[in-house]
Amino acid sequence: MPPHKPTSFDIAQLAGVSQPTVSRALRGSPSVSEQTRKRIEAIAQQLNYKVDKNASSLRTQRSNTLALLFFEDPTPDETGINPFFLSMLASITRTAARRNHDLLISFQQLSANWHVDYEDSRKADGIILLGYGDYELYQPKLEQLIQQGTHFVRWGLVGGQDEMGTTIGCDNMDGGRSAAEHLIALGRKDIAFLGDASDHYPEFRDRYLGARNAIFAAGLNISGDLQVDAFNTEQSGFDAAQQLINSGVRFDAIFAASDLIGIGAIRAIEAAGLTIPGDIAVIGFDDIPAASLAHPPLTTVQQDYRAAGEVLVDTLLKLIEGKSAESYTLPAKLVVRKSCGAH
Amino acid sequence: MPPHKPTSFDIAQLAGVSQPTVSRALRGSPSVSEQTRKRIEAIAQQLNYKVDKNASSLRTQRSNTLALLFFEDPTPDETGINPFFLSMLASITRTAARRNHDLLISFQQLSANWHVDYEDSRKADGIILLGYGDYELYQPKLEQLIQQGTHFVRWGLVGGQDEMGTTIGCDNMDGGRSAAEHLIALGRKDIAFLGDASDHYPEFRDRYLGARNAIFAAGLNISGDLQVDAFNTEQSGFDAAQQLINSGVRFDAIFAASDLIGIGAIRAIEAAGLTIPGDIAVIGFDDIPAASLAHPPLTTVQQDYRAAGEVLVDTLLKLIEGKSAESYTLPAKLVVRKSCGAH
DNA sequence: CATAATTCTGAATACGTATGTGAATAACTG
DNA sequence: CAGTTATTCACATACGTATTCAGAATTATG
Repeated sequence: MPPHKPTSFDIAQLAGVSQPTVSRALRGSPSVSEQTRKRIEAIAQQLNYKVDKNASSLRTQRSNTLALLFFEDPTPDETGINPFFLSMLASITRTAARRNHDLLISFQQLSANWHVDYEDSRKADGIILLGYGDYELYQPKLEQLIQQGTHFVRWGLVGGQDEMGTTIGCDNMDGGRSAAEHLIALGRKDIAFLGDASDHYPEFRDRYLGARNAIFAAGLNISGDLQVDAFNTEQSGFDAAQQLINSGVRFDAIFAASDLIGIGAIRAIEAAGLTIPGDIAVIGFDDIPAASLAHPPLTTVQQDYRAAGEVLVDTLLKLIEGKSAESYTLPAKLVVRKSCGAH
Repeated sequence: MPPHKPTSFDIAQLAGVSQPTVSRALRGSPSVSEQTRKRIEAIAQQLNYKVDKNASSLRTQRSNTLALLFFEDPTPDETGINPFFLSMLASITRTAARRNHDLLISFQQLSANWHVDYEDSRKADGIILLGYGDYELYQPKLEQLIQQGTHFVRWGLVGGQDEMGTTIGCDNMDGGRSAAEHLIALGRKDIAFLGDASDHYPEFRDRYLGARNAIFAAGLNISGDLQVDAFNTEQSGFDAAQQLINSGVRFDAIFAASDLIGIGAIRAIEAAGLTIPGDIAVIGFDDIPAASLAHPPLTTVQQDYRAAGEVLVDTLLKLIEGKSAESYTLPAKLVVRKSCGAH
């Protein structure tokens, strides 16, 4: 047995065939006889032979690897990975594995040059983009990806003028609508929104618009005072809620653009001596694991990260294979817990 | 400009040099003149040239990639990724990136054949192993890795007969000790332990032993009735706590082998109509993000996942470079919150 | 029994990079 | 100016696999 890592040549020699035959046999080519194949497979097993993926990828120009890029702005601190995306990570990894693909992951600043690397270096066949961030920064990078012909899918807002590239996302507007309608049905009159509502964060904006439409339809207060900017961290949610409370604006419910913001808001509300849901009802968005642990447990709009991961991977694989693939919207589902005061 | 992906030959032609010179120039070899290098770099930039990592790895036999393997037993359900390891993931990814390495990740069943693949296929230069699981299953796979000469580091219990391969871990026994001493100092007399204390889960066992030693030293109750098996899920913690309560054994404190178990225990205690920390103090282990969100916020023994990730990566890189690398123990630190009744 | 059709295998080669070796030029020395 | 050294580059080749093409072995057919 050779001392070095066995190659297809070693197997060929032992089996008394040529290297190409070994390659064909192990890939299940029909043009090698059952008998030789068995023999070759046995020897391969015995030598603990593994195909060298570098050589294989070089030859086939396919790495069978996907790259998953998280990006985070403006707060790339160690703790700050969006828990929702972490949940999705599991689903993406598992789906990729099921499709016989490996997964490279990387955390990036939105402002860095992540958009030029992975597929060009042939380490991955395509890219999955995950992350919130200022769309102003995001857009030009997406444009370059498209122009380069890079295969990619992203999680984001489907439809509308902001859609660039194949996009998978949940129905943010409908989610916002059902959150607001739920609060309205519970008798809340002045519903505040915590989260950036500008075009810089299209998903937050849509959640806001969905809620606003429902509130307007119910003939309730849609004053601009009831919207406070916040980005996707607990601290920002805390600050925004505090600001709202201090502003003296009357409100009896908060719809937070994300669970993190909502959890921060809960802390601020309690710090101000108010009760949840007694004085103020709170609804979040995402259904991150922490939502059910919050006190009180946070009512929220659930994004199905499991389905999301599958759709992202499968869509990307279609693109890589040159098939056409459509953007896709997943439904958003209200999950009622204690923080809204239902029951 | 060629329509295909540019290669070093394209650059060579445009620069009027040979392909090897391009390779040397881009890798910063001293044997290519400053002037030619600049010229080549400019052309490379202009063509948006990227080194083909497959070809490069094939030639150098180094992929500059690490593989991160999570394994999970016995409950590999979608939700069940240990949050502590998820936190570590971020640190590992970032450290790997800082060291110019890519990171492949994969979730595996402990019972599957994960131990034979990654490094052999040359997709990764080494492996990081993360996960709890029955050591009975784990051990033989580790043996095979060692025998194969695979480069790997694992998170686990350092020291003792259970250590196999280069291991990074926190000081479980000392963590258990400080948790118990803290409860003792607060006047608790009957401290229960929730978690498997057998050799199948050496880390839990050490946490138990550390606590037990402290309790014994204080002359308090170390009856076996006060230890209930539980594995690392919230549900298991809930069940174990319920069992303890129903057993009628007197206890005024719980030291949970992990935060997940602790959070489950909190739920069970409240469901039984008891108060925390009034009737029962609770301390966990890990300091996962959910610990501070629990109600009451969970006092716990913190494992420094940030340092852990760095040490894991750096140790693995040393091994890959053929340097010697030692196993390493990180300190465990008590984090006092509300669930233990301090202050 | 000769020829055609079929099945299986081997020789040659390409994928794109990195590096050992040696040749050419330039830069010095005495 | 011959001879030496330093610099800079090109030639040839290896990494391990997958595929094209053609040829050998086998079987079927008239």
